[in-house]
This record gives sequence, structure tokens and C-alpha cells, in this order.
Amino acid sequence: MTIDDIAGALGVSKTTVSRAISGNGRIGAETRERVLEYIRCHNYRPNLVAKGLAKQRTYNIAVVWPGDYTSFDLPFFQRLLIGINSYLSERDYDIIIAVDVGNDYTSLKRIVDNRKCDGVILTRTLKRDKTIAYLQQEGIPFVTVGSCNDASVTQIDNDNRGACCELTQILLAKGYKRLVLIGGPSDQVVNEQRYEGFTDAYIRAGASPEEGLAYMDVVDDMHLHTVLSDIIKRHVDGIVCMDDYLAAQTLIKCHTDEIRIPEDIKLASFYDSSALRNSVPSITSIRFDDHALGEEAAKAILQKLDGCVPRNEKLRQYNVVLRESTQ
DNA sequence: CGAAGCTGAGAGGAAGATAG
DNA sequence: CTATCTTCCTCTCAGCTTCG
Repeated sequence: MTIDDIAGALGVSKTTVSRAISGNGRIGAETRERVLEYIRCHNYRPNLVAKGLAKQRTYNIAVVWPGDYTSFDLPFFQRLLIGINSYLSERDYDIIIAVDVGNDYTSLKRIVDNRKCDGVILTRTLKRDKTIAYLQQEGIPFVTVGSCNDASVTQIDNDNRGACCELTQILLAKGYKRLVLIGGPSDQVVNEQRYEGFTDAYIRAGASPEEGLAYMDVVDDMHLHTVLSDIIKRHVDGIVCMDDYLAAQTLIKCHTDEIRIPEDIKLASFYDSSALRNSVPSITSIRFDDHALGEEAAKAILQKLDGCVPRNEKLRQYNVVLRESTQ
């Protein structure tokens, strides 16, 4: 059934049917109700492809998923994606996933070149982000989940710097002065912000982190193993991991080397994934509302498509959840 | 005469159908 | 084989009719 069929059945023009559905343009209340009643009785659904043709829209949003995500990052991405989808699906938009690694945007480019999406949501940002530069050059509306230095980019983000600072401050206040930070690729803005938060906490405590106790760019198990061996030799008070994969590997390494957590060394992480929430011991972590983060990103991209300039949201709040690993 | 209510025509992209 | 319609469905501009 099309609006033409409805128009024929009710003896009005298809324009009138269209106006009754959209609510745009002049139409009598009685005529409108007659059309809507007919639609209700006959389960009519407008053809979105035809609507897209008329409105020059695809009703798809591309979401860029970093292909190098680990299984421990997945819960974050899953919650984020569900948040994005719950907002978009209520407004007849769908998601297309583009899987790209680092600064390679081949997958996204194919989607954009084939005009399969109206806008793009990036789920992380890099310090020199070529994907952002590409989208700016192409003039494609986009928002980032994650911060970047370009103020013209609409950015939605958790307060990673503040969260890492507060977590570190809590550990310092407990008397754990020699803390180590382990982080992933430093070209990811999120990791840099967490590093800054870590050093902020020391500065606020009137101290500075011990030289060489921040291990960045830990990207594979071999490297992590070497780092952990080094850390254990240095007899530090605690380890702060920038993600749950690193924390999980640290747990395994400590168990193998018969180092007890929290008796011999404290351990804290990010993301609050269920694997570490329920591990023995349970791991102190940061809790963000990733679902709401996704909804906000989706809202912002639809605002951009409608020609609004969404204000750059303030950083989203968090909770530090203290558990057995830092007692 | 002007506002309200409505209609006709055409645009939009891609693929299939038809004419030359 | 190439070029030119035609079709799919919806939206919207421009314009028509009706009525107070």
C-alpha cells in the first residue's frame, strides 16, 4: 500500500495524505483524522526508501568501530552501541558499522563514497586523527565519542582525565604513594587524558609520580609481560590499569608469580566490566554511563543533520567504585 | 480580498524496459 | 549496443477552489 492507494480510497490527493502523516502544511483537522484512521485500520507504513529519495536522506548513520578493540573493550562498545541504537531507532534511523583500524578509514570511505549514510559517529579519537580530517574535507556531518583539540568538532566524552585523577587521589590518600600506570597506545586521546589525570593527582597531592612509573604504549601480551615483570621487581604499592584487558592480564601475572592482591600490591582499572567486577578479588574501577553516552552522541548527530549546531556537551560524570583489590 | 484547504506536477537515484 | 524513457514512492513548491 502507498499513499496513492490511500488517496484513491479516500478521494483526496496524495499530497493531502502526505500532509496528514507528516503534520506539515495546511490540512483540515477532519481530513487529517480521516486519513490517520484509515492508516491505523490498514497498518500502512511509509516506504522509507522513497522518503529518503525525496528528502535526500539514507536514514543510516555510520558508526566507526575500531577493529583493534579487544574482548575486554567490547562491553563498553556494546553499551555505547545500544545507547546509540535506542535513540536512532525511535527516529527511523539505522546503524551501519564501519570497522577500521587506527588511521585507516577504508571501510568508512566506501560507505561514504556509496552514499549509504547521512552522518558518522566515531567511537574514539586519535591525536592526529586522519578520519576526522577526511570527514571534514568531505563535509560529512559527524560527531566523536572522545575528545579532540579541534573546537569545531562536536565531541561527546566521558571525563576520563577527571576520573583517573580522582581514582589516583583516592589511592594516594590511602597511603599508597608509589603507583604505577599502565596504558595502551598513547596516540589515543583517551589514554593521554588518563595519563594526565594520573599526574594531576600527584600534583594536587604536592608530589610527582616517580620517574619511569608510567608505562604507555603497552599493546601486546609480550610487552605487557615484560612491563609487569619490571613492575614487580620495583616493589610498588599499586597498579592503575587504563583498561580492563591490562587489568585482567595483571591479575593472571600476579597469580602466577604468587603476588597477592591486595595484600602485596593494589590494583585498579577502568570500564568496570563484569569480568573484573566478579573476579577474585573484585577490582576497583570507574563506572561510566556508556548507554547515555551513546544516546547523547546519537542525539547530537541527528541535530547536526537537521542543521542545528549541538553545543559541545560538558564531560560526562562517573563513579569510582572501590572494591577488594584496593583494600 | 484573503485565508483555509486542497491539488497537480515534478524532483530525487538507480535499475529495468523500450526505442532507435 | 546505446540512448532514452519509465517506474518505484514520497515530499514540496506553486497554484487552484471555496467560503466568510
